[in-house]
Amino acid sequence: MRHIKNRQEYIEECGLIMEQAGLTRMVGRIIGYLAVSDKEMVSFEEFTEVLQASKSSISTSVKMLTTMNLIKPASIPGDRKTYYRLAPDYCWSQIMHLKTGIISTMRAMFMKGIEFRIRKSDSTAEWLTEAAEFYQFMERELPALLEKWEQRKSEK
Amino acid sequence: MRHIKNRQEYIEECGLIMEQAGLTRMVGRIIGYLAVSDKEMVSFEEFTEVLQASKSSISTSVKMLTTMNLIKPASIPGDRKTYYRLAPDYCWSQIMHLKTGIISTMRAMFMKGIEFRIRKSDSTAEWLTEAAEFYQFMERELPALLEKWEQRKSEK
DNA sequence: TTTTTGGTTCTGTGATTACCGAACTAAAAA
DNA sequence: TTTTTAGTTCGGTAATCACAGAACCAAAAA
Repeated sequence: MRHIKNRQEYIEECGLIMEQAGLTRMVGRIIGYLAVSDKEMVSFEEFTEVLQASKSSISTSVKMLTTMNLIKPASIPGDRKTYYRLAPDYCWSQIMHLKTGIISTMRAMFMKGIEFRIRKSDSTAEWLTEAAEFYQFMERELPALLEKWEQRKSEK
Repeated sequence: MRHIKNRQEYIEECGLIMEQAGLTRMVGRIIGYLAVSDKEMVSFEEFTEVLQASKSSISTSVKMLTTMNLIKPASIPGDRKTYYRLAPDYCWSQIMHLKTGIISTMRAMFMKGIEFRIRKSDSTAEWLTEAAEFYQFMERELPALLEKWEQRKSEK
């Protein structure tokens, strides 16, 4: 990560990083602002002001983040606004479980490829077999790794 | 993966899957055709014909795949054409090593967030700390896992 | 009731990008 | 030499998508 001078720059950097990670820039900015704002919860309105973004953009972004369970809506008695905070019970393992989806798809894809081949023991078939085995390995080991993380966390 | 009737469908499915995985449809089709063609190597020309694609598209796609080391160019004496085959020495671990990049970026991002905060022990700070720890855990454990794979492979 | 507030949804736009076709290049063949 | 072959690169196009702005909606306030 490049050098960062202030909060403003940090927030933009979060946008770029999250965009690179497959989400959107605005989603990254929201996380970034939640991270550095020194408030435990931030209102919808405040997001529009401080991020200089439209209500529509904030609306879709917070919905996206809420669906992912990365943030949680909150409210205050006598206050009509909706606030959001980083989900206190966020399960970091689940971010990896999502990846598991594409991993098993890839395994299935490579295995299926062999079925269509007539020659089932040439170098291509071997390549496909090894590919499938690799993804199978990951499919088995990743959940175990996440369990290890959860356990370590609960021990503290 | 949905049901697939024939090679043609398989190739298209590969396109869609690889697209979903962040590559391009054409790149996926090339891998798919290499998988089911029953030839160990396929010429540039054959790709254009069987995938019904332009030379330019094939050119950029095979370059992409060659750069990723997923396929390797090959040639035949007395033949001016370029052939491609699935890279026989492809290192499956490297596909995961790429992911490691974004993981350490995320860890850095969350750690940096704490620096900008005045309150360093509220729930947000705790959240950031746990996020950073999770990515740190992954940063450490993933290489170990890949090593385990490499070792298992060499034992066979 | 009407008005205001807080947020959602719809439509349009700029930016990106995968792909095509055409122009081009290098090298082998004639 | 000219011609053909094999592939690359350039310019344009269609599709996708994040975001803005405006219209809209529900509920609280007046």
